[in-house]
Amino acid sequence: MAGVFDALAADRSRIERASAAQRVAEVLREHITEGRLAPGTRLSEEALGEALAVSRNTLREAFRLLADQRLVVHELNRGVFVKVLNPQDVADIYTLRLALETAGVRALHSAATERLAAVRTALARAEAAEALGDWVAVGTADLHYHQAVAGLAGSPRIDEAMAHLVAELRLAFAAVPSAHALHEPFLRRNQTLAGLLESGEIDDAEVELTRYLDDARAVIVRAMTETRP
Amino acid sequence: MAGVFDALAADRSRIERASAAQRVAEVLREHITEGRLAPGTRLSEEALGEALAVSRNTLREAFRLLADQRLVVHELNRGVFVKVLNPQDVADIYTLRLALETAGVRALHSAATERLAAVRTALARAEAAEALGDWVAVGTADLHYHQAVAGLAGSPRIDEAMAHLVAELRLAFAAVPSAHALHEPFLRRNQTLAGLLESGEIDDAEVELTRYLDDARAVIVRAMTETRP
DNA sequence: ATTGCCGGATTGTTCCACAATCCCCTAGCC
DNA sequence: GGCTAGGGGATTGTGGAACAATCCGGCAAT
Repeated sequence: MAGVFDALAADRSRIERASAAQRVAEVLREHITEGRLAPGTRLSEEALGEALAVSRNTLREAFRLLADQRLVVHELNRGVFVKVLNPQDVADIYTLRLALETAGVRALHSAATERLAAVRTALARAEAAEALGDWVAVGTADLHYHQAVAGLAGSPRIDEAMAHLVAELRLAFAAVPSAHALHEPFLRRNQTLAGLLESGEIDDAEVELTRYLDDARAVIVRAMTETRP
Repeated sequence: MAGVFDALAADRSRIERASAAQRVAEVLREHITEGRLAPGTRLSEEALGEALAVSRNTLREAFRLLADQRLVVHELNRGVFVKVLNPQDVADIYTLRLALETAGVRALHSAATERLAAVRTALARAEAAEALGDWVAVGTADLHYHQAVAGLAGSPRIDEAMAHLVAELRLAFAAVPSAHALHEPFLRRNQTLAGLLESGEIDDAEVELTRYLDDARAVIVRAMTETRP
């Protein structure tokens, strides 16, 4: 019966326009994750509505979307604020991150080949950025890399949860002064992990991943407590 | 310095009133997860706003909250609809569920004793409901039980992700005609899993959990394809 | 039978009004 | 002096109306 136009259905998202609330949320998301809106900043409905030329209602819907992604917190009768991460948050993020990425590693053998290719691509991007000395780009590629690792599970819900975590992680990265010091030690370990994945050594990959995330969490937590004791 | 009143902070949620949007979302959530609002039902802004005596603005904010929990889908210019789960969704839910509950099992040794007690309590509730022949209550207790298993990880983010999954799972359960046939085979296996957890056999618990979820997914998917082919 | 088009109905968005709440500041008190 | 109480201004919470944008079903024309 059907099935002839299934290939077109994949491009459905390119047809549907986004609502104003979604577009506003997207703009704010960028500003927050890139550190242009400092954590703790209060997002005034009136001021933001004027700046973005949208009504308060639309803005409030956008806030709900951002709160879903944990990038802002909504305090009743007080307004919405750019999320301020504390060390507990970072620890918790890494707990969930371990669960999601482990799910990806474990699905390695049943993962489609293009998913593993995505891991390779992200790693190559990180190396290229390192060669240029662009450590912020290394951070971006690093997050893409780990998103791809979780993506090995082939699960839309895991992908989305991981995407939210990644956005939140950027908040944590922004709290660390030196992107170089933050990412340099882990770049090599990304390569190690990728090697284990390529050769299908699931158990070893899982062990390495666990240690990797433990160490990364410790580095960020330490940096956070140092800069803001 | 601080810390004296930390115990009070846990009850903070009892003080803060909820916004109208949150209360509306809560009411709708109950109706959806209990099957009183059939999947696919269109939620008209005008009709619902009148029924609940809230403005369209407030209702739209509530819809955003429900969409966050995946209980409704929002189609631009068409409205919001109660989520219709397909077998792919169910399979994906179980993929994420496995990741979250596995994280709980793995954290068993470092879990606080009261978390394990929560697992015991939920299991006892399920057995009590079985004794009464109330299979819907068994289903509720079963979900609480698995929420508690994931809760062993002690991670707020895992707890929240699991809570969302549980709400979505209720949609799947509602699609299965016989609650008895659905839950009866798994009640005993919940006891098996609890026994392994009590005795600290993490690896065996993980294997049992994996098989459990595989089987449960298969049962639901089969029931879904039978009732709606 | 397919396409083109129209009109009703619903959502998307804005604007405005007012109540509810919070926050800061000042005055008063011990 | 420090603490408490209370007032006033600013901001959010919520409702309501209006109009634009969009979708959907049906009718007409080919």
